[in-house]
Amino acid sequence: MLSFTEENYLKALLHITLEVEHKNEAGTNELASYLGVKPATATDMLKKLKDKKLISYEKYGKISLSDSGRNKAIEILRKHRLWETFLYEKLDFTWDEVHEVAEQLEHIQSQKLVDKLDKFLGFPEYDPHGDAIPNAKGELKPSFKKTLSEAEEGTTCRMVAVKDNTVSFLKYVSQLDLGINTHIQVLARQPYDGSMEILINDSKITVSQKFAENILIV
Amino acid sequence: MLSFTEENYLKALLHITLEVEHKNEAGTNELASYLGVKPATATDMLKKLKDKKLISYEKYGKISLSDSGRNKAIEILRKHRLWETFLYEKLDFTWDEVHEVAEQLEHIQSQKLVDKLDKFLGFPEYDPHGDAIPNAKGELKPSFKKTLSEAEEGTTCRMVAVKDNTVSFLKYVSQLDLGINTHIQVLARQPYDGSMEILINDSKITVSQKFAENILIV
DNA sequence: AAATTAAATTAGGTTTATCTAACTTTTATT
DNA sequence: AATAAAAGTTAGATAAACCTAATTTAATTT
Repeated sequence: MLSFTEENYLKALLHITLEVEHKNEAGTNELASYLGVKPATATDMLKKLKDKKLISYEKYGKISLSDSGRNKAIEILRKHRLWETFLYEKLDFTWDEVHEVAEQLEHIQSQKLVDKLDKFLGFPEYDPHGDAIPNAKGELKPSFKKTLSEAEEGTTCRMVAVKDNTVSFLKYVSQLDLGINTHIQVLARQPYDGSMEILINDSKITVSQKFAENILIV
Repeated sequence: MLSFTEENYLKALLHITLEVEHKNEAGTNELASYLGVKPATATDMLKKLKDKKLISYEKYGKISLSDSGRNKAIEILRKHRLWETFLYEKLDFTWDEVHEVAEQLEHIQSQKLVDKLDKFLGFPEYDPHGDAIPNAKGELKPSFKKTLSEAEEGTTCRMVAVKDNTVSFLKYVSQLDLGINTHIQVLARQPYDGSMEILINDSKITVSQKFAENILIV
């Protein structure tokens, strides 16, 4: 059983090593500053994580997650994103409020809880930020986060999140009956200004390029 | 902000002092054994809780919760019972599984989460064990836990929990279409063997005294 | 290549929550 | 009331997670 702190270190390492494609390693200072602790503190913990075979690491060297460390980290990420989805979809939290609470909820230990929550939410693939949720096997879909403005003419996509969190934008979004998981069919794009004609819920509407750039789709 | 451990001490004190009517105080050993720690450990924590004005306590004397300590403890109890209700009603946990997970969930810090969860659950008054859930103001309804066998003839009550958790009992309960919040009208009681004629969901059925003794009502 | 800067580690200290062992106070029993 | 038993406290240790200050190693620059 890992402590909250150990879990947070693993999660931080997953985040850092995933941030830059094919980087796959982190430095002590980088990790420490990400977690808001001093490098000396991180060094201590790194020794411990190495002893537990959760990372591979040599003195003065780079850090990378071992297979078991990565699996653990992905489990935590899965919980985090499932809870964010729960808070957003079931409890009406706003996009910006979910993260802080999910930071706490992700540490609850109960396999049954995770699985049942997943089922309760309908096995969602993306969280309210448009990030992929690892499934029960720990498979993490590469999160092809595209904006609606990048969608091809004639294709159908699904809205997974918004980029802009301003009140005026969100009001506009809900006015159009757009929400997470709404299917959007791209009918045409105007070459002049990039505005798009789209079909949602059987009604045809036109949105500006600026608007389309703030809708994340899959 | 209290630590998990401090919260657990307060919760334990609430539990002990509430267990016996009008007792309202606890001893060090009693508290320690309830929490599974050594008396010496409890003594240390009691000093700390006293400094924080959460309990009133003198060396070698009895312990009781201060007003602010009791409020804190009731908040935690509220969270515990709301989460148990959530796990039971929304995630299909069984009666016996909810406690352990709720022990963890009760420590999540977010007023908004508690309030929204409460609303999501429809402001429940009783948890799956039939215990009263403190409301947002911290008001804890005296939990008149009665069994169906104690209900007066001619009255209508509401099922809040079961006492027996065996599979055979639970199967029987669900077979009869009985569940939490089911309304039960007591039609008649047979003086000979205590069996009861009751009305649930517009159908008249007869249950044994043994059965009625294991259904908790309000 | 030497010198400087940046990155990382070590040593020693703090706080929280726990322990054991020894001691003190209170309560109960004879 | 004296003594034994029970209840509670103190002192000193430990482990986890953090810190600062000093030191060492690695990387960069001239």
